[in-house]
Amino acid sequence: METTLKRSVGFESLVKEGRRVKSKGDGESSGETGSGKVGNGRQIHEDISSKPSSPSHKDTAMSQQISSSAVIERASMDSISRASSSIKMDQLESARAEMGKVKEENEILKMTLAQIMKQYQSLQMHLTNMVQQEAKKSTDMVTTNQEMEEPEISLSLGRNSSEPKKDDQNKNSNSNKDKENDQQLKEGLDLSLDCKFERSSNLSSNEPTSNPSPETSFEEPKEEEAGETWPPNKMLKTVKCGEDEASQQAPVKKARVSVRARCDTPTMNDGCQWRKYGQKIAKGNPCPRAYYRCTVAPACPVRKQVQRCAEDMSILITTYEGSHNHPLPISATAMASTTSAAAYMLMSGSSNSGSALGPSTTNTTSADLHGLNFNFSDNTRSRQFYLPNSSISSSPSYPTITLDLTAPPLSSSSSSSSQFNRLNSSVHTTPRYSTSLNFSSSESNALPTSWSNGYLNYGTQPYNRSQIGPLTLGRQPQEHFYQPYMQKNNPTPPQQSLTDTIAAATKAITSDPSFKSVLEAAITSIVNKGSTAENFGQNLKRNENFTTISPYSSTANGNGCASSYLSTRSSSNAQQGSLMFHPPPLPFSTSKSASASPVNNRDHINN
DNA sequence: CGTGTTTGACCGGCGC
DNA sequence: GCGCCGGTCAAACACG
Repeated sequence: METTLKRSVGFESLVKEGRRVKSKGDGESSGETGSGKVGNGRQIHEDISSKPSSPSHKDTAMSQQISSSAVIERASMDSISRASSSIKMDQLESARAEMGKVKEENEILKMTLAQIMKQYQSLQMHLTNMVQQEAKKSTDMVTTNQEMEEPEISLSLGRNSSEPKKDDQNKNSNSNKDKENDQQLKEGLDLSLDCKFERSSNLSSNEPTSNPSPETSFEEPKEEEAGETWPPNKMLKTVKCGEDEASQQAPVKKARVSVRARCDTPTMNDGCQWRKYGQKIAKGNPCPRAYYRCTVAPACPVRKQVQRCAEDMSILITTYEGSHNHPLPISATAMASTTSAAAYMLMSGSSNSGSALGPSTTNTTSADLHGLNFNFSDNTRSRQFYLPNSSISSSPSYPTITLDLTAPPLSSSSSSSSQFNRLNSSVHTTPRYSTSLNFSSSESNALPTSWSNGYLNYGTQPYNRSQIGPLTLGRQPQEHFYQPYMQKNNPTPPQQSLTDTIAAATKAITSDPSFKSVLEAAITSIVNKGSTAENFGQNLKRNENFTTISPYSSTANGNGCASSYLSTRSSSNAQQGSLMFHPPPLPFSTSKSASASPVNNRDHINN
């Protein structure tokens, strides 16, 4: 609500600015004149009006201004004819220069406006998605309708500490039911965003039915689709067996997002400012693990761990924890968004995959989203394969999602076998379940592009990625469509930052307003749920509509590099490939443009 | 002098 | 209860 208001205000102000700029150009033309100048003015108008989403009143005002400028043009032509040719040329040039400036301003305004609109749309999409999800959930389960109205899933990735522990039950059940244990642990994975816990408790009370058998229990999550699986999950936990002791413990912990990528530098430059507060040599890895804390805001809870992969020193494993409680530099939003989205996916999507896939076996479901293959595998039994590589994320009670950006050969750790653009979600039965997103790029070991590269891709309008209004959505991942700028303009920068790659991955992951819903749809469509397939298709269509946007490259770190790997993907998808990007959960502002802190330049850690 | 890093000590969780 | 381990703290130190 608040967000909407703020956005609307920002929208108006933008429109005003647009007018101001326009009139400025006209005034100038009247003074000095030149056809060229007027022409530019018209061109600008065309540019603006061409935007589908541009407010009608804005166009009207502009057209009036244009007509007046036309009159001015005639008058000025007379004077020009008398003037000497040299003066005329000078004037023309100056006028053109001014027009160029105005044009630029207009471009900026357009981008800003587009972004705002995009954000607004994203909010709407989110809301819609949530409502749909909730609706399905309520349908399948006898849940209350109240929840449907609540779009906010939760900003915090962490689980709610309030969730009651049932150690006793868990232990008992564990000892008795090994098989079911795994299955139910999977369910435990369904733990999602913390704010849901309270609801779940309510639901649990409301929900009379409990699925005696794991299988049935799994199906329900399927039905829920992208929606919050919380209620059911918790209910399942409480009612069934509460076998997932680990999962219950986890709630206190925050979700983590681990990024594996090849990186020569000690740390990835993700655009945020980090302060190192500790270093430890973790067992099993000769390389020290460095602990960083976000220093953008004094009280920012976000922390990250950086460690070299023991197996391959060239691989840098960066684990993010928590969500920023402050506006982020543009360059940092990508990473923040990525982590948030990934965490969100972990928290919500894993449940879906697990549920949809079936309890007892390791199932893999894949879907092709915008050229990205999403593979969701239930690796409950294959965890061991994964952990070796991601020692950082091995923390027992932390739900961890791993973005594996290493080259295909290196991704041995991940269960994924795909080489490109694969999103591999592996859910572990143990508390330390992790989801691995493998976005390996064939291009190079080097990390793909910088985070800030992505360009918002909403509709056909160019976006300026700067975060404008505070986005205080309840849910971290917010739909923002970015289209890799470099994708068109610059094929593939050899050395791209990891963050770019991750950002692209995130885009892919979150290409749907509710990635969860997409995931669900994909899984269900493959597994058997025809009903949800529609959603999936819709999501795809939605994304397809987005076209490339003008580059926004102004950020400090922003190299304008787009995620190269995306561009390298299947060409057909590459164009459409506007991937949705979820901006950080936190309120954003364009503030700290520069930010990208060099932070990571110092090496003390690994080397 | 302020900021950030280094590094040993400390704390809490977990397994035995 | 003890030890291991991961994570954090904070004094000392380095750098601009």
